[in-house]
Amino acid sequence: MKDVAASAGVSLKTVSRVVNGESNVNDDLRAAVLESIAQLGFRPNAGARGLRQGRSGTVGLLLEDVADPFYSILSRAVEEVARERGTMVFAGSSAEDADRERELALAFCERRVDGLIVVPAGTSHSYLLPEMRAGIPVVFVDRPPGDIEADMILTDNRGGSRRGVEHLLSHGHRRIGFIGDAPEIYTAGERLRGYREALEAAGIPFTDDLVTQARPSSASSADALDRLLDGPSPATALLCGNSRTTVSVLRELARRSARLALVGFDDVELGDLLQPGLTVVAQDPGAMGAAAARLLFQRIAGDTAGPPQTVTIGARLIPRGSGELPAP
Amino acid sequence: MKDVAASAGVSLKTVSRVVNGESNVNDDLRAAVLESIAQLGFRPNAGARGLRQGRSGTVGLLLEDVADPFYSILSRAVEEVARERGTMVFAGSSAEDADRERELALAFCERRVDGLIVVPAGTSHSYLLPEMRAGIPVVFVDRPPGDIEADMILTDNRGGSRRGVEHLLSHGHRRIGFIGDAPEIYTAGERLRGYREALEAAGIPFTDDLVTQARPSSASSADALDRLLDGPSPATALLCGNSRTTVSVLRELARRSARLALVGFDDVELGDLLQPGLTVVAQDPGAMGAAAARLLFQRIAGDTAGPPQTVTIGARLIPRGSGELPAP
DNA sequence: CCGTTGGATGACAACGTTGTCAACGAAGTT
DNA sequence: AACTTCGTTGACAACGTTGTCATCCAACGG
Repeated sequence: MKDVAASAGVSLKTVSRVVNGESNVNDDLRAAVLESIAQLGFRPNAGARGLRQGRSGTVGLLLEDVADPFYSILSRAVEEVARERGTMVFAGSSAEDADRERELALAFCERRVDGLIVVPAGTSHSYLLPEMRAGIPVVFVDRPPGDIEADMILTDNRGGSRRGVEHLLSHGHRRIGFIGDAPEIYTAGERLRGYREALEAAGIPFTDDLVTQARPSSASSADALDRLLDGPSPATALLCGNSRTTVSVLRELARRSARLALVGFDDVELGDLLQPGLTVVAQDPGAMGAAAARLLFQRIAGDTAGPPQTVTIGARLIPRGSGELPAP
Repeated sequence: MKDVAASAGVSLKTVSRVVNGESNVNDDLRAAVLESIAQLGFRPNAGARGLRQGRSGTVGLLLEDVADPFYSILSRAVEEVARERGTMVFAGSSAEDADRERELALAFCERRVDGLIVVPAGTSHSYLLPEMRAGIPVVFVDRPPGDIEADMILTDNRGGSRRGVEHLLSHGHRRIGFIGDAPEIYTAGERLRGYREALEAAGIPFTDDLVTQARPSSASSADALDRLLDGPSPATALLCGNSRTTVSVLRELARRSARLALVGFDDVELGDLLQPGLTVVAQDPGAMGAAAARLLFQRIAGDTAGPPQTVTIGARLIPRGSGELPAP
């Protein structure tokens, strides 16, 4: 910028004014400055500007895994909203590891992001309190934060799960299994609750025999199916609590050439091309990301008066075949 | 930091030394400084440090679409390599729009990224020359840049495509169709070339009748299938030039309940669960991202002497059923 | 006992911007 | 003619760090 000023024969401040599009600059000078800028290939240093203005034009997005379709769609939605605000997005993957989440979040804070969107991995988030008090708004997505109060965007996990079970019930099933993620994961708990509520509302007693809670893996899915299918009165239908489980269950079912009515929580690419098509309770990661980003920018813009907000986004049942298999 | 210095009764510089883990600090003072840091919740300002040191600890990653599985896996690999170097990643989606690519790339440069990884959308990249001369290394991935010389990481598109066609040939097919992306897209051209080479190597004349080049859409896939299947001597096998085309072709085939041997370029989630399983020529986006990031960091570290490098990454044929259907 | 060495510490400038304020000249008012 | 107003311009400090260099004191050798 110094060079531009020298080359155009004006002061630093005048160049700054031109760069920032301020109006009170003589047209001739402005032209000269623009000319010099073009000639020298000058590009303003956003870091220095941020230092001066206290805004970095940057937000942090902390996901479980950037490569997971659910989160990558969410990420794209955040990016889109940020773009409208001239803001760039740092994305990072916590890999479901609390330490790594913390590390990344604090690294984002060192970069002085204007705000933070976090999919919690750990169960404690009080480490963010100093940063939040220091003026960095934080919006949590998908799961509530551990031990603090803050804005959050959640899926209606319980309702979605209930709808999935009701769908299976309406096709005559009475023995409906549930394979969900580990119980310490918030969404897993909510979905199990929805499953239970739907059964109880239908007057069907809840029984542990039909429920598995474990981190998704082919081994755990195989075990779970063993428990569900091998017995005097096997399950005729199954609600899978997340897409990874759904996929490994599908693989396992194909291996055994077993068939049972199946509803998966979370949509899966190509679900419509399977035989039968995969019926799912679909979350809307795009809507979640957009909602989170919008709320975040609202907070960044200074709307920090109100109490923490919780936005709940519905989950939609998409029938494609697997969930409509009738009970034997 | 000023506050920390005051609270610990030392100079700014000493705090800086402690923060940076320099060794020549008295142990008592160091303890006092660390104590003050913890008490005040001090976090160094990476922007200011970057301003001083000329390094931002940041790289830009410019993709076609963050939400596309291919790119999101690539993105995750870049993130992983960057993490090892204490570097954060800005990710952005060009949406296959040259202007937007340019806009994002220059926005990254204003943020003074230490380097840039770009999946080209446009066909001209000379706009990056000033930035590259100014010391920002750029690595291109997936496609070569338009009108400049630079490092790049490419898939062996031609070889992969040839392998796909050879596979179909080995199952007795002689009339093999090709549906690829628009010809102006580099990878589409290379894959078509591989298709052609394989045919010619097998002594089968290449004919335009069996080839479609168009942006993937359900309409274009339907048209293409019309051309391939409705005629005196229909195609018995098909190579799809990219995953979006593969998917829409699969949908269209399911709609018509038509069947033909199919190999898709690019892997597709759940390809193994389809009936029959989807045979693909799989790229390795993770390897591409890792290679790009490693090369970039090598350049950032100052290894800028050599000429631009091109790294080519192989594409692997994964037989799963659809490509092994025999010719009638 | 003095000069030298070496390690710890701090003062200061600089990185590239922008906010603040003062200076300036032209135009308008009394 | 003197005074005010207004818009344009620039000097300077400040944002939060760190590199450079000077200073200081202790230990050491002659």
